[in-house]
Amino acid sequence: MRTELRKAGGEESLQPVQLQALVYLSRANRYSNTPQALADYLGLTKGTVSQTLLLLDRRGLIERFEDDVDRRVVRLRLSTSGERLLYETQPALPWQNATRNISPNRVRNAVSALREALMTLQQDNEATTFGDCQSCTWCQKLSQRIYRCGQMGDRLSGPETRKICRIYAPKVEEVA
Amino acid sequence: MRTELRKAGGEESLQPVQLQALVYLSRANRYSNTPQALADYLGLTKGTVSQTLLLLDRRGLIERFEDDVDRRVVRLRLSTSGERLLYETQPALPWQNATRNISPNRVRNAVSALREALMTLQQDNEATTFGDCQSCTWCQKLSQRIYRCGQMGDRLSGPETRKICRIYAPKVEEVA
DNA sequence: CAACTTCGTATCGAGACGATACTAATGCGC
DNA sequence: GCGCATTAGTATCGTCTCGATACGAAGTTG
Repeated sequence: MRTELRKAGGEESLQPVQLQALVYLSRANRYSNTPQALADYLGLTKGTVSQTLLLLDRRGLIERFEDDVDRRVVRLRLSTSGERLLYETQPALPWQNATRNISPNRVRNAVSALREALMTLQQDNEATTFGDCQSCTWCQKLSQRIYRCGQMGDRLSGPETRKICRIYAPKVEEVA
Repeated sequence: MRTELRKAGGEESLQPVQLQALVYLSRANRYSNTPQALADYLGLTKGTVSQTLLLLDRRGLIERFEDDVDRRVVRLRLSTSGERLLYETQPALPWQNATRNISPNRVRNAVSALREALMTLQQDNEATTFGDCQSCTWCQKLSQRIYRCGQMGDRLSGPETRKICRIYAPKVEEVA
């Protein structure tokens, strides 16, 4: 996996962790587009992540701007050229190709098992869990297209509910 | 996965790649315990791997010695303290724990699907494939305990057939 | 034996990463 | 309102990663 990531970023002179940061930012929701959230996601210190973000900013791949409410917080988002780079690089493509000979059903089962293992691993490490609203305890459906986060109290659009969130609390599955 | 690897090595002040190298060396067979093989396995250049090995050698975790036949080749093996470190670190343990709530059957299916995806990915990248004799084309069973590698012409003991080999050629599965 | 290849090492520069120390903004107790 | 702890982020330093390049030594081919 690491080799693949290295090769994908290599053509653009991007380190694996830089590419990972871009991918994360392309999928982070409004609560999760900060340096601290990225540090939690990658399992690195905020100092380390700060340096990576500095580089990405210098290369014009991301934009950093202050939060209106809490002026300590820095908001991050991909710049246009950052979006374009991700689109051209297609980091997930090799993996999609790698599963081309495997039945969709087997892939689904494997993904589900891996997701479960990841959650257990994260719980063991008391790590932050990330996920989208679909399987989050806090998520409330207000109408056909409008959702609400019961934890933060904000209304969320449909597309926003499919992004990655750092305050994700997985729904507890019924034990049969 | 990377976070886990970093934590496992962190207590011993080992970088992820150093721990990976030790794990590999603990499982590499006689054809695969060289710097070049490790470089292929990790998907890094031989120069990079050479530096890592230098560090591991300085810390007394591995031993390096010349090959008798080809004097360009360096043979690698774990030192006693390298073995002990791996034993104490147990890098695989967190992952075993992470799957404790998943049925063995689901785990087997997921592993099988992942193995298949990996092989496809490696073929796409024209990368070296690694594996053990059990599923290798070259492997011949001579008797209850003695095997033979049809490619290299050497006899192999039972335990040796369960190590990782760089000249691995997967048996082609019958397409139904 | 010369040309080529292969295995490994040495060196350099950009970057990763953690540790530490720092600033600035927020919140909390009073 | 005013100290004080907490939190978000940055700056700096040292160790290590990693690829590129260059090199030497050993093996191979003709």
